[in-house]
Parts: sequence; C-alpha cells; structure tokens
Amino acid sequence: MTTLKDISRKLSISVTTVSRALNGYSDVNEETRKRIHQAAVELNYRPNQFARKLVTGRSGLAAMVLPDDFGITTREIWFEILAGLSVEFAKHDIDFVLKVSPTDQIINTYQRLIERNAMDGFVVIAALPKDERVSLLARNDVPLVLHGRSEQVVECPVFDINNYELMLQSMQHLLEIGHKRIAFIGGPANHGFMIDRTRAYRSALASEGIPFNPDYIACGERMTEELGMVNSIRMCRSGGEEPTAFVCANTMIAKGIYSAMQILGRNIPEDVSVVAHDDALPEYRAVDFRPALTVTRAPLRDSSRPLVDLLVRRIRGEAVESLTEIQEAEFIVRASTSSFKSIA
Amino acid sequence: MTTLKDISRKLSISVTTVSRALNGYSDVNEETRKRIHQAAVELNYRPNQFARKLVTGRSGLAAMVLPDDFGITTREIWFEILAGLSVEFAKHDIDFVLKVSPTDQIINTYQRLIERNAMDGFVVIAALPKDERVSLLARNDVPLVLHGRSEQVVECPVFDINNYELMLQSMQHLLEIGHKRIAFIGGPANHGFMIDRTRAYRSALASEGIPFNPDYIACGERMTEELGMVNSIRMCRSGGEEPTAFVCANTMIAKGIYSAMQILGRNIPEDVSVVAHDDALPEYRAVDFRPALTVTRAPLRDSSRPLVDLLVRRIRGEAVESLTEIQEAEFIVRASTSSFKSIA
DNA sequence: TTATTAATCCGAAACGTTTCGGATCGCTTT
DNA sequence: AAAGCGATCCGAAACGTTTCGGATTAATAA
Repeated sequence: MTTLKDISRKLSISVTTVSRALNGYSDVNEETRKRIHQAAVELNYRPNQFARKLVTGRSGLAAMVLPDDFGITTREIWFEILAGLSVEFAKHDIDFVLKVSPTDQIINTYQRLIERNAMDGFVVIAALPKDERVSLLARNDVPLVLHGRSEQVVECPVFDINNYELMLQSMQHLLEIGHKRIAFIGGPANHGFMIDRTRAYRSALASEGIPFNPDYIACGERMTEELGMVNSIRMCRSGGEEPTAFVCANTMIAKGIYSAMQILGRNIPEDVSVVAHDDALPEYRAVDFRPALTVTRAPLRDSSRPLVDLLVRRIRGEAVESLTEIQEAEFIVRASTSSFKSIA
Repeated sequence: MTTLKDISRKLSISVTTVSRALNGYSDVNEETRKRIHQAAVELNYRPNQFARKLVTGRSGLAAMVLPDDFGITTREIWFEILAGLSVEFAKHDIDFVLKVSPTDQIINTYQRLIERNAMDGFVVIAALPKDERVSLLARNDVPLVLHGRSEQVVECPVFDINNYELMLQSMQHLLEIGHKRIAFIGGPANHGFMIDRTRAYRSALASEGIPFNPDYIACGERMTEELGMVNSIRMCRSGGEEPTAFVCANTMIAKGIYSAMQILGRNIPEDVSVVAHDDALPEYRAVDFRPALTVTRAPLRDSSRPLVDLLVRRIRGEAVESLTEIQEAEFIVRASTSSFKSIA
C-alpha cells in the first residue's frame, strides 16, 4: 500500500505539501501539484480512510437501520431504496452500511451505533410525527436526513414528496369528473405521509361541501395488495352506499382493488374509478395495469439522490435551514378513471 | 468521547495496561483488570475503530457488491440475503456495507474497494465456475467467502447446499413413482449450482436407463415465474411427448408452472407432477401452493450464519482447508407429486 | 533602503490504538 | 548471596493522515 510518505520520498517533497496538494489547498505551486498528482497515480495512491478518520473525525460511512419485519412496506421497496442509496453514496465516496435490527430493538441499535461513533450520518425513512429515532440522533448531534416530514421541530435536513398536494390533485380530478363517494385506502395513520394525505383528502371533500365519511377511509400497517383487496371489498359490501372511486396510497393497494373489483363483478372505470400514488416500482408498472392506472407519480428511485445530497451537505456543515427539499409528483391520467354516471 | 487515556488518567495506570486489560491479555493482574473494566463501563468507553484499524489493519467492515439489475434473481431474494448477513455480521461487531454497481462495472467496483483497502472481507454470491470476482479477490489476498462452489481451486472458504444431492433426491422420488419424461427448468447454465444439478439430473436418468432429452431442460438467466410459465408451456406444446413431471430450481418457477398448467387445463398432480427447490421465502410458501408443493428445502435465511462465520474465521486467520460447509436439503413430499399413470 | 506582502513550503504535533522490548519486584533455587 | 523466574507493569514507537504555526524567498510598497 502506498502512503503519503512514499510520494513524499519519491519527490523529495514534505508529507505536508503532498497532503495539501492532493487535497486541493491553494498554497501549493501549480507545477508541484502536477508532479504530486502524477506520482500519486503512478504509485496508485489511495488515502487510508482510517488514518484520515482519526484526525478529521469523518469515517466515510453512512448507515440506515431497518426493522427485520420490514415495517410498513415490502422487501422490494426496501431493496429499491437501499440500492439507490448505495449508488448515490458511492458517488460521494461514502460506504453505505446496512443494519437490520429486530423491530423492538431499533432504538437500541441506533444507540449503540451512536456510541461507537463510526457513522458520519444516517438516513431515516418513514418519519413518524414524533420520531424517537430522529430525536435520539439529533440530541446526540449526529447528522441525519429524514425522509418524510416529522412534526417535531427538528434540526435536520428533510426530503419529502408533496403528499398534501398530490392527494389534492387526485381528489380534484375525481371530484371534477363527478365523483362524490370517494374512498381512501392507505398506510399507517400515524405516519407523516398519511397525515398529510388525509388532511388533503378531507380538505378536498370540504371544498365541495361533501361530508367526511369515516367508512370511506382505511388505514393498514402494511400497504399491500391484500390491504387493497380486503378493504375495498369491505367497503363495497358494508350495506351502505358503495364508493364510486378509490384513491390508493400506492400501486400495490391498487392492484388489490383491481382484483377485488373483478371478484365483485365491477368494471374499472365504468363502475368505479381508481387512482393511486405511484412509486414507480418496476414490479408494479401503472401503465401495465388493465385498464392502465391513473396515478400521481414520484419514483422512489429519484429520492436517493436528494436524500444523499442533503445528508452529505449536512455532514459538511451546511446550515440545516437550507436543507429541505420537497418534490412535486406528476399527475398522469390514464384509463382507470372516468366520470361518474349515476345509475340510470 | 472517552479514550484509553481517560481511563488511564482516572486510574493512574498506563495506557498500555489499560489496553491490554481490555483486550484480555494475561499479563495484567486480575484485580487491576477489574478496576479497568469498571472504569470503562463507568466512562462508557468505546474503542475507536479507526485508531484500531490504523494499527491492526482490521476495519470491522465487510461488504457485498451486487449488480444493479439483480443478476439471476429478484429483489426479494437479495433483500433476504442482505438482511440475514447484516444481522449475522452485527453479532461479530462487523458493519455490513452494501455496494450496488452497474452490472458491467462489478469487477471495477471490486478493484476500487480492494485498492482502498477498507474492507476486512467480502461475501460473494452465486459462484460461476471460473469466477473473476473470486480470482481477483484471492489474488489480492483479501478474505472472501463464496456461496456456491467454484470450479477453480481457490483458497477461499465456501458455503453451499448440496445441489447434486438434492437434485438426486427429487429425481429419485419422481422416478420411483413411475415418471420417465421429467423436465428440469432452472437458472443460468453456467452457474455452479446449475452445473451440479444438471449433473445429478443426467445421472439419475442414466441410472434408470432413460435417455437424456435436451428438450426437457430449460435454462434462463432469471429464475422467475415467467421462466417457469413460458418454458413449461413451450415443452407441452412442442408437439413431441409432453413431460409428465417438472423439477424446478426454485418455487417461483414452480408458481409459473402452476399458472401454465391451469391455462393448459392440466391438473397437478393428476396430469403432471411438480417438485421444486425451496429457499423458504416468506412470499412463496410451498405449503400454501394449491396443491401443496413437494420440495427440497434449504432456507436461504439459514445460509447467513455459516457464510458470516466462515468469513470471520478466515479473517481471523484460520486455515482455509477447514473452512468449507455443505448443507443438506430436506426433502418434503407434499401434494404436487403423484405416481404417473399412463393414459389409458 | 527597509518594511510588507504573497506565494510556497515544511516540521512537528495530534488523532487513539496496539505492541515491542524492556523494567521492576518479590520469590524461589542454587 | 547470587542468579533465575514469574507476575505485573510501562515507555515509546508506530500506523497514515491532517493541520497549526511558522519559515523562506522573491516581489512589491513605503
């Protein structure tokens, strides 16, 4: 392994200068910088991360810890997120470490990681309004980036999609084409994104003077096909008035509703309209639904870059105030929504 | 952050002795060791991994690099593997870093990681007979553990399931209950596990004097439902004699065959028998197949522990010869296989 | 001419460990 | 009494970087 000292010796230049040249300091002559760089590539020099960490305090490591029961979502989605983060971190020369922890040990795992002091930062996904993970990390002054907005006023960078707005768009679309009985099937009620979307749901209804019907809203721990299937069937069979439209927190739920409607002998979009939020998972392509699914679209893959960027900037010491990014979703009308014709 | 020096100062004992006490060396008095340990917990001492790495050369980091197109398998499976590795490494106080790399850059990625010299070891999955990753790592003397047997005689620990044996079991079962036209649908022909299983397939046939029919074997890059579906349909429609039994390299393929048979109007197990190898993924539970699927079973989850153990022992310097572990699969007969009755 | 300044460079300390090569002391053997 | 030994401890160097606080030189300003 070649070290600074090797380059220093070869060129008869001090270790200090070699270090400063390689790190782009201004107090080194342009020509010696050239020579140093050249020697560095010739000798195939790689800085020793650990020596560097020892003095700078940076480790070049960032982590994410996830529950071994996969929390609100599925393996595919986690993997999508992980893969994205890994490649984005790599661009900043940061190694991405994955910690899987028993669900009831999550906080302990964070605690240990913080104590060991080996991570430059964390990415925290699926923010709860009062998120213990966030407060623990923030309290210990370790950089984190949060996916999803947390209620607590916290000194940390945040990335999120505009959940309020995208829900509003879906609702307005359905309302415009005449729907009045609109159901919403989503994830855990306590999560940030659900709070925002529920708020938008209610406010859209209110703006049309439609009373809020609690039977038309369903929340489940896991946003799966099953959730969509079970709840849409329940809503249609409850004996009351059936919903004429469904909005779903993701495309898996929509898929479940498609199956349910087939079982119940309802046609999409003639009998019921369906719109979903689309994370753009390759396994659930909204365009491949039959009929093709109307969605608000915000690819999960696209969240990795901003998440990593925000965290890196935080680690570099940028002011937290500037580190917020809210992404707007795209609204794409396809064949799964059509205007509601009341039964003749 | 508390350091050795802090403990040393507090107890008026040299840093050396503190270090040696904490690391269990024998040349420190039992009583002072006690005091040191106590002080360590009082001060909440955590050794600085980076200082340690600097002198020992160990980083407490292990990595796995995977292709961004997920190679032979699916997101769920990768995630299952990742999760298992993460928790097992954690037991050895090793952080697990995940590298996702463009498929055509895999070797470069390894190269860079090796140069940076920041990983204690790698786990390499899905061995090819001549595996460039393996030879690269071995050549550079970096510890790795291999999942799947590689043809090349290589100085590295290996974990595998007994692919030859499990295939033999499936075949013998089918042969015993009278099947003669047995098809095999599996993964990429060049992978170690496929080579072993194909060998077993042919030798089982040979032992019954049944000629090998190349039309009855199908290999695909990705072992998915689609692969099972497409190939089983093709085999049944080829115009020649239809197979009376299928053996599948995993349960997803089996699922595809189930769908295909339904489409073709064939009943399982009356018309065709199906047996698969079962990695025990929660999403594809063989017992939940209708009819329940006969399998050779070797849970993927169970491979994490041996993989990690082998790698850790290799890192610690154990002789490679002792570091091989081959796991036998369990054979479980369920309802998807029944004796072949030639059409009356 | 002398003082100032800018451009380059460098020595040495520091980060927190581990480890090599003794040192000390009291006991046992000769 | 001298030598040897085991048990226990420790100083100092080393790992590879970064960085603080100058040092040197030549050009510029006074």
